[in-house]
Amino acid sequence: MKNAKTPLLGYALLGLIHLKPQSGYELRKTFTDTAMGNYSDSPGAIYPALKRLERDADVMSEVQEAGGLRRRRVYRISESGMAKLKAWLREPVAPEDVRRGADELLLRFSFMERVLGATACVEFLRNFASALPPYIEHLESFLAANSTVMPLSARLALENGIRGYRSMHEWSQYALQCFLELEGNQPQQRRTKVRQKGRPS
Amino acid sequence: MKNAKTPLLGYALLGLIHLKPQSGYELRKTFTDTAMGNYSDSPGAIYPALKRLERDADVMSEVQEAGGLRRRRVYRISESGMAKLKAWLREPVAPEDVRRGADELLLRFSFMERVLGATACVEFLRNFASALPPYIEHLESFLAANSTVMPLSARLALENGIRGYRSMHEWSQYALQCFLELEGNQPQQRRTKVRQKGRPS
DNA sequence: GTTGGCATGTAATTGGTTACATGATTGG
DNA sequence: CCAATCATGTAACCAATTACATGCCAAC
Repeated sequence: MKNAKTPLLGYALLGLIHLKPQSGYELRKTFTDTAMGNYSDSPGAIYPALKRLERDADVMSEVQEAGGLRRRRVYRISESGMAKLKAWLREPVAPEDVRRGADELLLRFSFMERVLGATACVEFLRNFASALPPYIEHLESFLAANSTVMPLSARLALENGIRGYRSMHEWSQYALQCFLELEGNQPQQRRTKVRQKGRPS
Repeated sequence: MKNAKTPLLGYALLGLIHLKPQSGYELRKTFTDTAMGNYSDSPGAIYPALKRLERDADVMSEVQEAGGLRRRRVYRISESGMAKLKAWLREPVAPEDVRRGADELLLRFSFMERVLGATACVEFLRNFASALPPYIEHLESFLAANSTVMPLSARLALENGIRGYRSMHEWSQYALQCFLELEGNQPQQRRTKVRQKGRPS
């Protein structure tokens, strides 16, 4: 029943386009320049992915004939794109996402504040923080059980993984602190602009 | 001319089979159970990958009709498989491998001791350790330059990445220590398993 | 007058995901 | 007998990699 999963790249693009309308080239540069380096960065991945998003009506594009340079096709997000983005960001923190390296979770988190607001971030961080220890313990007990029969380098590689997860756990506490302070300092302020959506006051 | 790159999964399988001849099912369980969770674990990926390895003569298989259970096809590595594994493990530590998350580097490292010996591990760790700081600094300067215009959650996600790389750097120092101690304690010993060669069956 | 950065695309190949199929054995 | 575990596989679909093609502009 795992239906129609838009691939991660699609969501990454959707999230970035949501932040501000952009061209394929800009998006590509974001991937190469920033820490999102794990994503494709190659035109053969990005342009087709944008086409798919447009085909599914999650984004719309417009060619800008702006001064001098070659025309650029600028994408902006649509209603249905927003809806998909929100649905994706609202998915629960699954243990298997943690096991798979937490890449997707971090990607989701990076877009979360703008799309869902600070309270959603806080909840996410709490779930993330509590999903980590069980997995860390699992890895540690595996290490304890097998360390004598594993080659040193394999053991160390596993230890590196454990350290990485511990670092994530510490980070999640720190991040939670940051958000709680933010909320504490601006208690009256609306954290997102989604208010006008539903209820009158 | 980046030719014929065996996909990572292929190398992961090759490395595991090198450790000991195994069946597809065992390999699959290793992926699900251990920290190598980032790799497929699905039969639709593993069995075809094994077939490819066999087609390329990097592994050979034999059906074992062992007691009671369904027959299992056990794979063992071939000469050419060993050669490919070694060549892969000997590849230099490329900065782009670091940028991509260092997954592949860690996978290589975990097999390295058995295949290339401790000295190769030491060299690898030195290269790895010195490849990290430039990238960490790059991320930090990006953060410094953009932190004011980034949403809090995006900034925190980036900080998580930086922490992860710092953790890897500390780990690499620690791992280096471990290997240097090992070499110090066994100075006469060949670190590659020379004697395993002439093993009396 | 050619290099290099901006900017968009396409085609062939290949590999992974998903879902399904099969079949033997053990235990409740 | 049914479910679970061991164990291997196949087929349809789709996305990513690689490599190539194009074209404009600025600067050296």
